[in-house]
Amino acid sequence: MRRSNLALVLRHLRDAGPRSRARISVETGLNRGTVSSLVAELIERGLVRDGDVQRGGSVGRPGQTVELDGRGIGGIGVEINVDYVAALVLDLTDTVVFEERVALDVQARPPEAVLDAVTDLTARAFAECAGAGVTPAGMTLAIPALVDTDSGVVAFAPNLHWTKVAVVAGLVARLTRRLGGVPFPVRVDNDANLAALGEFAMGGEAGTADLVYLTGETGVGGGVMVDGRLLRGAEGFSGEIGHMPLNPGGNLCGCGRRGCWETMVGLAALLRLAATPDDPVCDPSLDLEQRLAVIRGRAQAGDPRTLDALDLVGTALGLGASILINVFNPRVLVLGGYFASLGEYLLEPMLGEMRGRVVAPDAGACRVALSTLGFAAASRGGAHVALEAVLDDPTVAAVRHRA
Amino acid sequence: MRRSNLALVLRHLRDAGPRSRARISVETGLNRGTVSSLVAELIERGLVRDGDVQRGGSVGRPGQTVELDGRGIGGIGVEINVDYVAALVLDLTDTVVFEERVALDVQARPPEAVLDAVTDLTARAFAECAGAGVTPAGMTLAIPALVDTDSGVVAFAPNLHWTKVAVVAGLVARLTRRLGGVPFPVRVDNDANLAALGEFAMGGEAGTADLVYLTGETGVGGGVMVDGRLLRGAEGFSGEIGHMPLNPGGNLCGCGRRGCWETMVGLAALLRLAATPDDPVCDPSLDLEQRLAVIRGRAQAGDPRTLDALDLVGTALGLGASILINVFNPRVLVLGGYFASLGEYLLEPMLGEMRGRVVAPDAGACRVALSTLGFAAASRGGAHVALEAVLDDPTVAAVRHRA
DNA sequence: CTTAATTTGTCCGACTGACGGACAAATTGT
DNA sequence: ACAATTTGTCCGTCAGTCGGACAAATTAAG
Repeated sequence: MRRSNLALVLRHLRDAGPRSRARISVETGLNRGTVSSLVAELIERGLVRDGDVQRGGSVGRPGQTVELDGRGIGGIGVEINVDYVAALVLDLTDTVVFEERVALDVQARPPEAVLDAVTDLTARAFAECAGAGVTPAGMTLAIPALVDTDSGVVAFAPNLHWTKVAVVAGLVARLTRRLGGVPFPVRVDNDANLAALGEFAMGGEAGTADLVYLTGETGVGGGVMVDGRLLRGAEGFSGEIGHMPLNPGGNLCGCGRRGCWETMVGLAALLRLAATPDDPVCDPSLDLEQRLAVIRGRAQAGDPRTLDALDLVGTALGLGASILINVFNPRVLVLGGYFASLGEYLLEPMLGEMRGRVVAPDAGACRVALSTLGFAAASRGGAHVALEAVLDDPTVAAVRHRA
Repeated sequence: MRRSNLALVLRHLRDAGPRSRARISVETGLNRGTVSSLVAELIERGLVRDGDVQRGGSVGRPGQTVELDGRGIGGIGVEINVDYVAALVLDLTDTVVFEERVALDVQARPPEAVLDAVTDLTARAFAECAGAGVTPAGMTLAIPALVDTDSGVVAFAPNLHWTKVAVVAGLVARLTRRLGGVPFPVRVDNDANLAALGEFAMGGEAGTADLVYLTGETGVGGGVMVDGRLLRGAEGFSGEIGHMPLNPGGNLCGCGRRGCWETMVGLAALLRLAATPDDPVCDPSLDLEQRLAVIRGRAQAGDPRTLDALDLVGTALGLGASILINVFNPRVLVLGGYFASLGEYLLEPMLGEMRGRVVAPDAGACRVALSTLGFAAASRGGAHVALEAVLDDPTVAAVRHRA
């Protein structure tokens, strides 16, 4: 009971911002004395600290502000994607403590070599934490794959060419050799799932309990928040929306089938429609964000082929989105990956198609938003998830010796 | 805190069956003395009673069995569908206390007349409860519609031709006039949602936390259980799967669009494929279950046109199902409505298509099951939901005077 | 048949933790 | 300067669970 009240106060402080004990008392319904006692324990555990004194508010004794102490605890998010690995550390206030991205051709290397690179990266994140006085409370790997989160195994990652790779065990073993131990839990999850959690926790649509996140890169992935909780499915394989069969007899997909949504709205589909194969924007060895900038430039300049391509892709995006909206009835649909970069040209045809396709009036009152977290959404979500353990049970943070 | 422990014990008794206080203690982790105290209060409230003494088990004093007292509390489920209205009462043990179905051409009548008929039916259910000593704790209406559950209004029911009908207010007003008051909450919900809850609570796949229910009648509806909770969506409009655009340029749908899944697997699609328009099985004035029996008979006799039709519909069923499985990764997909009646002929082509379409290996380990609750799934689910209020907070059941 | 062993259900004291009120401290308004 | 107000802490009270003691009811063993 005390545990859940500690969590209640800590969460309230994170969600609602710094405030006095008296205000916490009113807003949580707990007794003022109780709040004092809880806050004292949270301070002992280094999760919270006294802040400024509220001056000049109104009549009466000013309140002593209580705020999250970011230096106490951190969460680590690590992303392994097709052409890079990245690490990011957040403190309790969701402030970035460390961020690094390393270009790496993951497809061309065995998983062991990739895990070695991730180990190097993580060790640097660790060192940074130690320097800043942040104690890591957990770490989450984000991978574009079907993931068994319980065992920490990647079951199948088509775009990485991985099958049955025990990533958690592999990483923990390496970190143990390097650092002598990993004193916190390590998890893996699907990148779109974590990106959805990231958008939900700190994106432009933060706090929207019913949210669908779409990531558009080589593949098309989905992460779904249902009533404020992540949809995982029975085996953790939910959100595989790239292979919805929307165009029978259509183009061949990388998965071997025909007419998958991915063949209509994936990056390859856009490039095929917008450029000839010898066009530099189709060169996969160039940086993706720069290639997208070129396309955006052409669209801005009014290039008809580019605009037609974006119109077609946008319409196809609306077609698939209408299914997701009919099925989930989300409050908002967040576009990530390249969909966000080119969103201004995709939105109009997408919304037109959606309005005609969704059964509920006014497209179920669903908004479409562009991701504000960009390509870091997944690692931010992973770091955030690692912090959740502390917010669920603040007693996992050890009591500190008095100064 | 006491409230949640009361609920814990009551739920455990319902889910795990009758057992002694000592066993409840070890299974819930509560202290033996605490369990005794909680059980005493539940008995006072008429929710639970002492049952048989456990004899001949093993060494030691035999335990005094505690079991749910069905006579205490009941839940009422009412369904309004295209050609009938039905009412059903369940007691705490999910045993049917009352069940009645009345044929009614709902499309041909104004909503007011339908609510009058429902009022008559409900009054009979009420009388039956009074006779059996069952106190109704709640009532739920199941309707094939987009429903605003908060306000109790049907927003849009294409198959009933209803728009913005305040069903809860209308029914409560009528019942108040008839009976002088409605001393319990009345809710509305989508029929597929309630059927999914019914299957989850007491169907052949009861307890499966990740479950998708498909209802095949004139329309195709879906209800989804995610991690043991019903998916509702931001506006309560989730599960509208009948209008997924799977066949661009296909047949015209009742919704005005082309190529909806419903045009491939709805009852009309099967009839069009399996019979000529003048065939009696296409006559909507005949009883649906009898027409389905005729089709089943033809299939059993090996009629090639019927078998081809079932094969085509089964394949299309698998196509749409593969989307739902990719999106939700459920443990089981339950087929209701006519899909259940003709399931033995639909399953094989459906499973073949699914296996080829689902990204996760082995179709995400998703089973396909036929509904065991038949056309009563929705009203059973509604009655069950009405009981949930008591299981969440047993103190809503009044303390009874001692005998 | 008697006795030991075991398990059940209840009673009672102890303990945890929230609540309510009293009180001093710090500020604003008159 | 003084009243009014609000904050944070202290302390007694109270609800409710836990742990252990104990009688009751049964089986197994001698």
